[in-house]
Amino acid sequence: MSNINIYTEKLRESGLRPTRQRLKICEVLFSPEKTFHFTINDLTKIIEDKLSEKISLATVYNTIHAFKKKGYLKEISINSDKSYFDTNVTEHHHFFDEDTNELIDCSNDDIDSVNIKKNITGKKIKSVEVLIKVASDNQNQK
Amino acid sequence: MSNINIYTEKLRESGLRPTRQRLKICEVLFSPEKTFHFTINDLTKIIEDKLSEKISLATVYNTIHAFKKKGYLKEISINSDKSYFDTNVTEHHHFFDEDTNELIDCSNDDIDSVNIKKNITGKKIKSVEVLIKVASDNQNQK
DNA sequence: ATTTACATTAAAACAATTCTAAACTGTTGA
DNA sequence: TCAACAGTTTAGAATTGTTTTAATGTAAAT
Repeated sequence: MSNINIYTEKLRESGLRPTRQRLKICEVLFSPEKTFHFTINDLTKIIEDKLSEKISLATVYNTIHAFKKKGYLKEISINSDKSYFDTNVTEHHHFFDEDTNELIDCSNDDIDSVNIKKNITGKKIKSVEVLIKVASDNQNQK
Repeated sequence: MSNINIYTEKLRESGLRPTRQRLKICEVLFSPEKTFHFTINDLTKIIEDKLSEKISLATVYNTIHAFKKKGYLKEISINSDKSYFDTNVTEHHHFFDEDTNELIDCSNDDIDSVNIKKNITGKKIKSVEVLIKVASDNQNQK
């Protein structure tokens, strides 16, 4: 599987050595066709279940943070007890389903691009995130 | 001070009895001219410092959550270790300064209104939040 | 092969938030 | 007015996500 080389390169680019544990993380994150959202807990479970490999939490956190810093992952701004990450690093926005606590990608068909007219003096815009919270019609406002 | 009556009403509307502790919280939240952003920790500090009154954390949390549920406060979607609240409950967006960890209101002059073209079937849009992360020019991407 | 700097790990530390259970207090209705 | 009830306050314990620690292990350069 030549993906290994790609993963090794991604890790090196992120300033990390390609260890067995980190290659497993890469496999879970970057081999699926479709991008997806996950929490650290999700990711750890997937690795343990699908790959029957145990990886310590500290390793998962440090690898994910390095990937985020490098731009191979995005963290979604959502106020929750957990952190949510996205393997889709292209510019896009999200729906957040309050009934299921699920993030759903928002395509260009769903929303017009956001136009920022003025910025804070002396600052550079790092990101623009739109979060659309939705819930069932017959649901109390959270 | 007839504000007491307003606060009492707000509390009743939120399904809470108007106790001494809760009226103090109301005073801090709703008496200032200008709206502001705060964390639970900020709020607790303000109460202890300015009003020399000690209020237990549990009381602060339960009151803030009731106000949020009732719509007297908004929680800002920002992924941080703490939760941020806003006493400005009108529709508006935010800049988040990554250098100082500060939220700044975004006025209508700063951003065009966001137009959502499609929604998730069977769901109702509860809120639309735009978060613009900014940092100094000469800063590493977080 | 040896060395060295970086990694992994389990467990401890930490911080925000929620829960608990006992003491307390608005409120209601006699 | 006052007893009784239901909701409230409180300190501290519990919980949860995340970070740190320090000992052991390993990739890679020499």
